[in-house]
Amino acid sequence: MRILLIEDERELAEALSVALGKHGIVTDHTMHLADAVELTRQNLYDAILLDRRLPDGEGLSFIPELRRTGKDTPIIVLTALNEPRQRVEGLDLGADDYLGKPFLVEELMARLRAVLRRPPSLAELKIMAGRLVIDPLHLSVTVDATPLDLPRRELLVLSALARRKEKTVLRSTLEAAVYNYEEEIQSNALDAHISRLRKRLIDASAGVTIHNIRGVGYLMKEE
Amino acid sequence: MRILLIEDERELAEALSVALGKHGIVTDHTMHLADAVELTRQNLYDAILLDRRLPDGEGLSFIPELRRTGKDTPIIVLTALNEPRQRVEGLDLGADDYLGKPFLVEELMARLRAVLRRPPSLAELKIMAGRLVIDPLHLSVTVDATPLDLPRRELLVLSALARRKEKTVLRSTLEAAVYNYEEEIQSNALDAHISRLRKRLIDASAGVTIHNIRGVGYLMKEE
DNA sequence: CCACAAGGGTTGCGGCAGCATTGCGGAGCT
DNA sequence: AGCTCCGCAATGCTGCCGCAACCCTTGTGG
Repeated sequence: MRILLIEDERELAEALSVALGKHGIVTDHTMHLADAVELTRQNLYDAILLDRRLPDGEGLSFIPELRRTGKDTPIIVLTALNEPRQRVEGLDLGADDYLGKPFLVEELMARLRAVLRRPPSLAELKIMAGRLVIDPLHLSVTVDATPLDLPRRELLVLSALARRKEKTVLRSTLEAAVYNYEEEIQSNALDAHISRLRKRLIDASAGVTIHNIRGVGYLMKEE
Repeated sequence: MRILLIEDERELAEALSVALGKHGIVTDHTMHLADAVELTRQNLYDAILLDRRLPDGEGLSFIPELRRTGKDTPIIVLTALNEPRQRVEGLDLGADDYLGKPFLVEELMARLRAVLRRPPSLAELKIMAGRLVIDPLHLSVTVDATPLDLPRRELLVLSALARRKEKTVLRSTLEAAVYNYEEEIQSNALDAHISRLRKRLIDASAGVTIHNIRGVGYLMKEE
């Protein structure tokens, strides 16, 4: 469980970080909205705790900004601006809860739990081919929902082919998918991967076959 | 939009009903818990507003009762019992929000909107894997109902893996689950945690195993 | 129909990167 | 002070993967 804390009072942030840590929550802390945007780009947080008065502006402005990037991470606003009207403002901008300072850590935890109980349904991108389901972000492959673990390079070949199934993939494209520009290749390593991959796909009866297009590249077909 | 209001002060209920009506919300009202159960059986509400002190008992007891029937209708508790401790109690019983009386209708509306924004989904408070039951927000792990206490970092690793059991979890994802961006790691600390965790899982015969996916990450399997 | 060449397929081997395990010591908590 | 947690580092091991040798397939020209 990992959250982002956007808060400019250093002492409070420190204390919260420690307190949440005792509850098994890892906290990233920043004081600036600009950094916060960057951090959410790099990490997937379970929730965000947001102060309103910040050195570089009104914290609430962060909410639409985040939502615009397609993230529906739960946000709890923590602030001394605790008039009912201000609470309405925060909630209607897209916050999931609004807690006035000062507060008890226990209540914050309870509200966090309440908010996290309703998990955001992130649609994970998957590639399907035959009976295979490939999740390229998590590097996982399943055949009829049972996991199939492949060596990393074979998995890279597989997803490059599956992504463009029924279409030929250039040999050079495959090489680019598997090796970075520093890794030179001096033999038929790619062919070897293809070969081993084919065998595994048959063993697992994955419902796909890999065909060669002479002098061009490879082609994945569904059966 | 249709909600259920469980409230014994007739005047407040009347006023709320009218106020919500102006926002296009249809309100069913009852003063008794027994009726409430029956009403939720017959109707699908978008949300439930719940008072605590009721003629026939403590309103909070209604929450687990409702959840047990498989309904995850959002619940907002409205009550004069507004001490932090009482708020924690309500939220941890499964309420989605907790609003102390007196309140402004506008704030109630904003909180309603906030709660309704999130797609309803069965609250998965616990992660199950093998004979393990993990409550990541309360930091508890049990094997066949007997508690197992783990060091904090091992518990973080465990829940990150269990949350995505049968799927590979990237090494970087695990690192992100256990360390924040300030804590640098210069060694195989993560591997060490995995190793110790494995031993404990075996000792406790937890019914799960942790597998390595070379160059990618780890994978938890149930036996 | 055969010869030949070139691209592709398969497989064993060896090096080494990545992983498992464990003891140690410092740090933090009670 | 005694405890546990946890990062660190040393050690041994595993299995991925590049390599290369050899075989197979396809296509072309005579």
